[in-house]
Amino acid sequence: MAVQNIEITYGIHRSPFGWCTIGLVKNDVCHLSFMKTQSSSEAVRHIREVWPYADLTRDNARTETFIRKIFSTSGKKMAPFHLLMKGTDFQIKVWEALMTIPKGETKSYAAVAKAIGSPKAVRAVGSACGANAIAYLIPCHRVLTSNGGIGGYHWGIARKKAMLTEEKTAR
DNA sequence: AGTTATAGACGTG
DNA sequence: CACGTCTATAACT
Repeated sequence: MAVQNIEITYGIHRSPFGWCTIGLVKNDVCHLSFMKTQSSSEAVRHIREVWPYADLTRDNARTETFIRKIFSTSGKKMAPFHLLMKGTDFQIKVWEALMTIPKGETKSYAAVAKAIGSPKAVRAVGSACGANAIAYLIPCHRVLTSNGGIGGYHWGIARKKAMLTEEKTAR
């Protein structure tokens, strides 16, 4: 119960990769997922998967600022967003490791595993990535299999490729 | 050489 | 206990 009334402001926007839902807690991004359509119900459901007891408020005007900064590939590098991550210690470590990957670059799951001190926990790394609630900001799409294969992607292989292509060509 | 099969390794629900 | 964005190795074509 009453865990606590986390207030989440969310909004739905168009992104280069389809409709996306963004969730904010004060000024921190706590959620970012992609959808096929502009469905607020689906957006809310995504957020609730991670923040069941949150108090959700729709405010596109506010979230738009963030969206613009996030997808502003025009020149300046992505700003170091302050993210509110909910997860286990292991997951946090993985996510932090992922965020050190430069734009346009890719890394293998093995490399990430090694970076966090568990060279053999590649599968676990994969799980952690799949469990992240903040797509894109946590560059899980920049992680490929060792031989350069795409591997898989929670939100679809196609979207993953699109992101990589986008980042590579935009540089 | 490229492709599929198998087994091993690790954290989470 | 099964599963997840894996990887290395062996067996085949």
